Amino acid sequence: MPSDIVLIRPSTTEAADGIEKALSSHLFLIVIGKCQVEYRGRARSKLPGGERVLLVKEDGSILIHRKKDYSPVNWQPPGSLFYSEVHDSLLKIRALRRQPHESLEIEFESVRLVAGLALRDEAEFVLHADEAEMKRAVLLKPALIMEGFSPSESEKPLDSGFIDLYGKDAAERQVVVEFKKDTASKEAVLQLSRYINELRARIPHRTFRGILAAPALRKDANRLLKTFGFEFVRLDPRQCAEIISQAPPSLTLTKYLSQ
Amino acid sequence: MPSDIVLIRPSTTEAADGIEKALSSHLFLIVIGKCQVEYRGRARSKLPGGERVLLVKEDGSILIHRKKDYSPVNWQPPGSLFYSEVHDSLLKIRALRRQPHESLEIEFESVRLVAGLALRDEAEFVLHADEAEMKRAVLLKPALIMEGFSPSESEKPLDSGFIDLYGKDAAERQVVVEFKKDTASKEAVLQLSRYINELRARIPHRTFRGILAAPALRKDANRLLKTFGFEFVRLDPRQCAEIISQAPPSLTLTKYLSQ
DNA sequence: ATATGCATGTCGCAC
DNA sequence: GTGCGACGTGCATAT
Repeated sequence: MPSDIVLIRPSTTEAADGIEKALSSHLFLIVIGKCQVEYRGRARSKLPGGERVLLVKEDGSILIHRKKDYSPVNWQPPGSLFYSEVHDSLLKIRALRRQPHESLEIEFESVRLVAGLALRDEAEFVLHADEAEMKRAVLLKPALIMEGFSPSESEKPLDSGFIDLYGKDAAERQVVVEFKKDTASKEAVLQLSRYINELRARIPHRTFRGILAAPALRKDANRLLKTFGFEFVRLDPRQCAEIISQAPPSLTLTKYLSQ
Repeated sequence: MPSDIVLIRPSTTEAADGIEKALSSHLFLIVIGKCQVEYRGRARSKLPGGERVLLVKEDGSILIHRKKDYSPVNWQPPGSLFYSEVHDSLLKIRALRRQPHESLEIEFESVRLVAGLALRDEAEFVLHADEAEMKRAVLLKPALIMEGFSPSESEKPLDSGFIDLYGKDAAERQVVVEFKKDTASKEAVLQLSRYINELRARIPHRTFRGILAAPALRKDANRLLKTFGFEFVRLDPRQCAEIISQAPPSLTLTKYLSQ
């Protein structure tokens, strides 16, 4: 790979040269060295000197990782603009972002490694079993909620939020379904109660059933659910995934509902 | 640094050796190469072959970054356990986590770079102007909320959540303050209304004032605020930061309130 | 562009 | 450990 850059223990001037090349060629850039970091924008932060790992990507995202923790100590989302300069053997990298206006300044005093690589990666990432998949499974097989359930509207807008799935039961009662892909907590029940409250206020003579559909229910959620008189339906993510896998994957939610 | 490991274009067997050493010495490990990734746990994901950057940290966190995007495509939080093996010149790395039980499997077919480094970094990260700082500023100067405001309790527990700051106004009316460090949205007003509702239900004969303290208010939040009869107080983050900077930094919130 | 809610969110703090 | 809310949250989606 002729464009590859790997510099071991370069001077800051040599490092700056490699970094410039990597940035202008839109390579994946890694810089490891002793630096201090300052952020100004939505908040402000200061990180005094220490050895860290800097990642810069071609889409203008930048991450600074310390020796611990999952999350970067400082960062800038994609779309940032980079500037670098050497001054008194200090290597300074700035990442600027508009909207919101914020800046990240990294100052290296010594560099242990610079790597600039063109990553070849065209693969498609696939994630299963999120909230959207649960809803899709229910639309394919409404009996997952209850026998005779008939969905009519997805993401129905109310003042207090959006109903995940709206429909009727076999007795023509209105049904409000709230999905949670993980163990449902009190918050989910409160969300459901907000929707039902608003609906009951708007249409006083109808009966509304509140359904919380999730793989499990936390104890506090169960108590609150009974207080409000709502119902819990256990939905197994794996079962949902299986139902999805047997259906054509290209159908959108809107299409399901307008069938 | 005798423990440093840098391998350029190693065979998978050589790479595995370096990776083993890095993992057992708890170094910061970087592996760049062509790999496929599979995750099973709270959800499931599959990423077919392509070149990526793998980071493994001494605290048991692991990140896989692609050439774009701020967030890692796959990861595991701190506390994961690592296993590696070579089989048919395929280098496999597994990261396991209990509670919740989830696993990440990375299979390298070729490696462009392995780096294992001990990062020296003892610096303390400081973040200014978050919600906690706003509260601290108000405790130092309660008039920021209103003339004669007297805070009495921080994070006061209710069934429906925790009140950011609780106190009295000059006329001995109860005051509930909700802080937002950014432009406040509808959610903030609904949160405030939950608290006030519960308080009014519990203590029917008292008057409660709901205050939303934030740098700005979104249009929908303003409407809802008027509906509920709550009040908005503009709090400038920079002003808060200034007030903080003039006070001894070591005082905790509890100390402020018990003074 | 703004608004809204999800996320394998993560993280810290209180119980 | 569980519960709960903040986060420089980031992110997709719908309007």
